[in-house]
Amino acid sequence: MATLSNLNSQQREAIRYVDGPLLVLAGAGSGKTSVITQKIAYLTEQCGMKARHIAAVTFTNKAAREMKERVGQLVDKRYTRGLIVSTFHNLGLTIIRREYKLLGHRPGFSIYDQQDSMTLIKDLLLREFSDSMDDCNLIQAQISAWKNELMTPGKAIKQAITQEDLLAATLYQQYNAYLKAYNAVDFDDLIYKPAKLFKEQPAILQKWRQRIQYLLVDEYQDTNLSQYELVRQLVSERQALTVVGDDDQSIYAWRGARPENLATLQQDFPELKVIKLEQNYRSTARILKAANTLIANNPHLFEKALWSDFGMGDEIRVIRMRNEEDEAERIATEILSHRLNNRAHYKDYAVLYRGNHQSRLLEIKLQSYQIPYQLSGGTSFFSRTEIKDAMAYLRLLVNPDDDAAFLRVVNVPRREVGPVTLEGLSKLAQQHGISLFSAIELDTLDQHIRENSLLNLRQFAENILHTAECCTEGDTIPAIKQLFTRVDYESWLQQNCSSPAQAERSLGNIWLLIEQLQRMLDTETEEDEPLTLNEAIGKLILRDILEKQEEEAEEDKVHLLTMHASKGLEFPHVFLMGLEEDILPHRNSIENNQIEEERRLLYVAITRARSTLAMTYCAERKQFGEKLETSPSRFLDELPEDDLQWEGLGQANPERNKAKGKATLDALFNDLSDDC
DNA sequence: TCCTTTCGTATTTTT
DNA sequence: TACGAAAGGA
Repeated sequence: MATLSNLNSQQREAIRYVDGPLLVLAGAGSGKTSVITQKIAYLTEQCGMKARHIAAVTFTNKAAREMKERVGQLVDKRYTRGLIVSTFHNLGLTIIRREYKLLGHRPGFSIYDQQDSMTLIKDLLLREFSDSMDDCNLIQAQISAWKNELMTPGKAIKQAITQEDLLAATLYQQYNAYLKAYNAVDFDDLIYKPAKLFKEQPAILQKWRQRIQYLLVDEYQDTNLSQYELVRQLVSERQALTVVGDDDQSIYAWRGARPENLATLQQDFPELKVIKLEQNYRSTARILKAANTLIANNPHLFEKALWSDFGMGDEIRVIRMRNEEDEAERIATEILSHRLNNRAHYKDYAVLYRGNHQSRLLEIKLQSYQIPYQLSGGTSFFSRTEIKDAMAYLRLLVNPDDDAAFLRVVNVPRREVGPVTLEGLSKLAQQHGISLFSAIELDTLDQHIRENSLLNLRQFAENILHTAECCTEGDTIPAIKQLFTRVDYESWLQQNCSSPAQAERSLGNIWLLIEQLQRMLDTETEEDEPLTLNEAIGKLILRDILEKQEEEAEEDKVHLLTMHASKGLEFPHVFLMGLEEDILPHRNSIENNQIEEERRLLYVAITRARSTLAMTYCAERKQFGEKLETSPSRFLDELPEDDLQWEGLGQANPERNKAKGKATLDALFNDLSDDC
């Protein structure tokens, strides 16, 4: 039996409390993953619960992977059979897979990512409404928000007030209709559809309640309404539920997350037991004090104060630089000298920023000092064009009706199929109510499009169908390889890449993808059934599995990442850059009154640091090619003055530097503007 | 049909 | 500055 002895009393209590719904308020670095994993162990070993009746749900594949790993270390493999540890989306997908018929889907349905959805929305906007595409972003966000709120298109149309609402709502309806025609679901549907299904078909819900008898939810503050609904339905009267969350780390409200779900929980489950984990095992007391002081400016549902045993530690440095160039330079040299003085490793350092573009200058400076770095969160493997193309081909194999996939690769490599041809094809498809791919087979097609294009289209369709046939016969991987050879994707890459080396890399990526696919098809699922091609593709689209290989580069490199991407991670030495108004409270957030979320973002960033923390800001900054004066972030004034050490530019006057408070800051500024 | 130029615009992004 | 989307020429 796994021992609970290395845990504190709150953690132990959280693990042992199984008699009712439980909310664990877990501050940053308080060992929440331990609580979840040990609780799974406890449930199987001490409560005699079968693992196949336990489900732990997270938001990221990474978190799910980590959790699986740690459970594997705690519990003998014989007892983890059937245990569900997955993301919300993966769980939703599992449910849809089992119940696809009830949802009106055919096997082999596709999953549309945001890009696919956007393409479809733009297309509809143009075709059905001949409207400008200026606000396609807004419409997509609105549709996503509606799905997250479990709002049907019908309701959305009824509730529309302005003309824009009505347009978005009508488009929502069309969009769903097209998804259905394409035999596709989008990311939001992965939650929306199961939640709706459970609501409408109690018998199905009952079946799933049989399966999932104890539910654990991680990062609960990030759940949106549909996710919460799914959770609520699954646990219902049994109330066998543990959720772990921290309202102060809610930084995804702009994506529909509802931190108030924490409070709702208390209303929906009056029996709810609340346990707080306040001991932090990560940071120095000073860092925690800064974080606590900052976040005290936000209203709170549950009061909570992090503390640690680690002693005060170094002062928190606030460094003022003249401009963004100096800022990047300073961070680079700081890392260099600090590493030498402390015999630290590059990988012990992380630089966090608000927006991705902020990394650019820093990269240049790091390069010039030959400091190795690792940029996370940039263009991921799956957003590479060659991978998107390859995925589109794969999707077509399983689901030829997937128009988004079709449109992506029908002219890649070039087949002389341009807008005119597609227009003709699409008209015909619409008349017959069939997909673009099926429309290729129509006899009347030759009246609408050029002969040459038609031949190419038929060739293309033939290729896909032939490969698909080979796949079902079992020769999946060779058939796929052959497909890529036959369409001569390699030449296309060579033509379109800036350098031969780039083409080589791209091609390598495709082989990587195929290798991964092979590996997935070779492994069997927990149910002892081999993974089908479309299941494997589904996993790939949900970004599962492959990203692990990218991360495996455990090299000695400085970490560069956005504050959002830093959640859940920790580093001995942390730099936060660009602590300026309009950047850290971001301008749009200021305008939209979302200061509290920005404050939480800084809270998350601060609590990443184990032992040292430094923040930088600039007096002026070039933005969009123009020099702009900037002012320091209001959040700097909210940090405990006694724990900060101000540096940079004001050093000419150390006396004043030593003085505390906002007045000093202003004075510092006046000095500066005089100097300039 | 496809390649070039020009113009306009500018967070964060777990899946 | 820097990227992606519209427009214009071959």
